[in-house]
Amino acid sequence: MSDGLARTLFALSDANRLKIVELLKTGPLPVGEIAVQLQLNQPQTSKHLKVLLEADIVRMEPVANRRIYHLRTEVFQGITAWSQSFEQQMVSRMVRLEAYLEQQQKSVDSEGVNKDGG
Amino acid sequence: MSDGLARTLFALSDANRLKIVELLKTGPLPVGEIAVQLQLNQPQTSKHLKVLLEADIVRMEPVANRRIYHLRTEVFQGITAWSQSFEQQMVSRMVRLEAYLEQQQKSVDSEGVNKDGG
DNA sequence: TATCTATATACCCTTTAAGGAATATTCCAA
DNA sequence: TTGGAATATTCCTTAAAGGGTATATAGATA
Repeated sequence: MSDGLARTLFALSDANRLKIVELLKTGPLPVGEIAVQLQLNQPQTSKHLKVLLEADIVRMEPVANRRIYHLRTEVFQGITAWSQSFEQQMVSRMVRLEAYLEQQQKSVDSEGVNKDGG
Repeated sequence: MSDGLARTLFALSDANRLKIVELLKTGPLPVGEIAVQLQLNQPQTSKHLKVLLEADIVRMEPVANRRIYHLRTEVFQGITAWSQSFEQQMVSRMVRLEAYLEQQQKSVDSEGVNKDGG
């Protein structure tokens, strides 16, 4: 899992590819249109799209002369789930910490009764 | 926004750093402990932690001789929100598409009446 | 102060990434 | 089958990343 995720995150870790992905969020586009809108050279655009393609972040639909690139939604569901697992983990750790501190507090209280208050 | 996000994603796009992050999910740890558990050399571990630190994915707490690294939860909230924005965008595009197709269907139906079925 | 532990940095090496320019490829149309 | 448009691939160059080893630094302790 981590290996595939690393690849996915790597594909998204480049500023230009991030722009491409944001652009495709508005709808599928052919290479040339992406290049124009983002002011990228066509070869660079193709190369970035290849990276995104191999990371399963986009899919390609050939239409006559052109290649239309579509965003794949599944990947983002995976990222969301993964990312959320951290938030949840933090929350449950926090809950455990609170329980622990509460427990500690009780110990201190009862010790105080036995040991005298100073 | 995209720029900072690219840096964040890049920090998470390495297999070893991903492992570190997963490990820290279980709780804060000093460098040496991370290195041992992940079977990494100490210098590599420090270097990876530096990357994570500069991307605000972890924070460092010096305790005597050692440096305890903690996961920061805020970053993941940001990633979650960003990732979810794609899923939502896809959904609303889907809704619009459905509406469009429905509209088209109505046109076809009424044209059918005028144009004859042969 | 000398020393030990824990960690960070520096330096070297190898691999890889990204941009640019040129070229190959694919598909369409005449 | 020739030409043109859209896209992919190749080659080159430069920058940066990641691993390894050695070394510097910070804090604790005798």
